[in-house]
Amino acid sequence: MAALQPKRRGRPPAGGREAILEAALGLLRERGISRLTTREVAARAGVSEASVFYHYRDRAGLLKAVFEQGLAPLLALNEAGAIAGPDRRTVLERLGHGIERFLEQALPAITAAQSDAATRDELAAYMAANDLGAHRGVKALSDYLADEQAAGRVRADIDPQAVAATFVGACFMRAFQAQMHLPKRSLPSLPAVIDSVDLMLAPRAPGQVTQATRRRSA
Amino acid sequence: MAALQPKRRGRPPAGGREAILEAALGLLRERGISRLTTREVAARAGVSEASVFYHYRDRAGLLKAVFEQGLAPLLALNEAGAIAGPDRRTVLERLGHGIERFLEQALPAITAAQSDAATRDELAAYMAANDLGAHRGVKALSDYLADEQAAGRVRADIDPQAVAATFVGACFMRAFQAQMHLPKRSLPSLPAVIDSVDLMLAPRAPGQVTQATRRRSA
DNA sequence: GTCTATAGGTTGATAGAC
DNA sequence: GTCTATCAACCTATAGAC
Repeated sequence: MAALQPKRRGRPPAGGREAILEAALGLLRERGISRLTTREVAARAGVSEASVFYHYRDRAGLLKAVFEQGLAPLLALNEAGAIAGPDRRTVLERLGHGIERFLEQALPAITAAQSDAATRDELAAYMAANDLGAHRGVKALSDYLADEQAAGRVRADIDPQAVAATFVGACFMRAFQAQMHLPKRSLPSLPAVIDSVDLMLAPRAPGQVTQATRRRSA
Repeated sequence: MAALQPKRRGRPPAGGREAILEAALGLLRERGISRLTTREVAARAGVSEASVFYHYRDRAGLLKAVFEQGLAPLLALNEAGAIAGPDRRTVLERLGHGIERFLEQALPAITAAQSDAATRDELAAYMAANDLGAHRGVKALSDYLADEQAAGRVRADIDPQAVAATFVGACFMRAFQAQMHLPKRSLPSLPAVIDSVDLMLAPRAPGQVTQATRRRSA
């Protein structure tokens, strides 16, 4: 990332490049990709149309930049590593809100890429190369649950990966429903989903937690 | 649906209208909506471009027909009513496969509508008017689980709607991942999800199922 | 209902001056 | 780096004959 370089040489950028990218992302979210023309982007960014091509070569280059910008939050989540929290419910709350907030940003870009076969395949290749996708959220929660399971704080007979997929899937579905402007109230609220998953993860015999604690590894 | 009328009067249609719609749907799924031009539709359907406008007035009319065609399977599921099966696992299998198969057909149309704000709002209004959406699958499973719960075959302390949302959400996420050409193997398999949900729905005391059976209502 | 021909408008992209 | 001016391609839609 160029943002990490403390000092720059030479003439500072005029900000045209960033303005174009921001205008494109805003246009994409508000009007959809079919209205994302180089003309409207230039007008919204306050620059000429030729500047768009100067900075991004062609429309495909601009779109690629827009998609990577939209998926940037997931890359950042990449370095964050394992999720943590004082208790299981807090972990679920943080992860659930985090997923829905991220998808609110990323889904417009992801669905937009589906509008063209070439664009879709390009995005798929990019995501595969950077190991991006829904499995990331699943793995984060799955790893946490496996640890908790080893510590005896989660039912021993459940499959952490499968349970994680159901939780992440519910968040995913809620975010998608919201993005296509369908009433979110037709689906269970996030707290309700959290309560449900949290309840089902509880060890079967609540009074005998210490019995399983011996399996703690670290 | 006109398909239910047993007999027709007058001259039988030449099939041009259906050929155009089928070509448009195929083009949408293979190349995306941005390549769904009246030219290519006409060429693929083997008709002239003017025929497209004769049958569907304008491009928006064609798109509307394509979307309704893509969502038709869900309308059919509408009349099917409650889901059923010999046991809980079979019900989960049928519903899970049904959802993923349906989304395989419908998701291209749904995501395509997101490419334009006007089209997106139009589809959202159509779905709201016909009570379509992910909540349909959730409600179907939720109702089934509530019945099973009343019969004592499902844990009494779980929220049927929330559990249903996690299961449908997992199927939704898997179908979406597949549609955007990302490796499905990065997510848990459908049988694994089914096993997980099925296990967590089991009454807490396996040997004392009869204890809860007294709550059977019908 | 289907065709050919064409109008009218929008878009991505380039050339060349500043 | 940014601009104006321009082009070639494409797309939607209509007119009118068959």
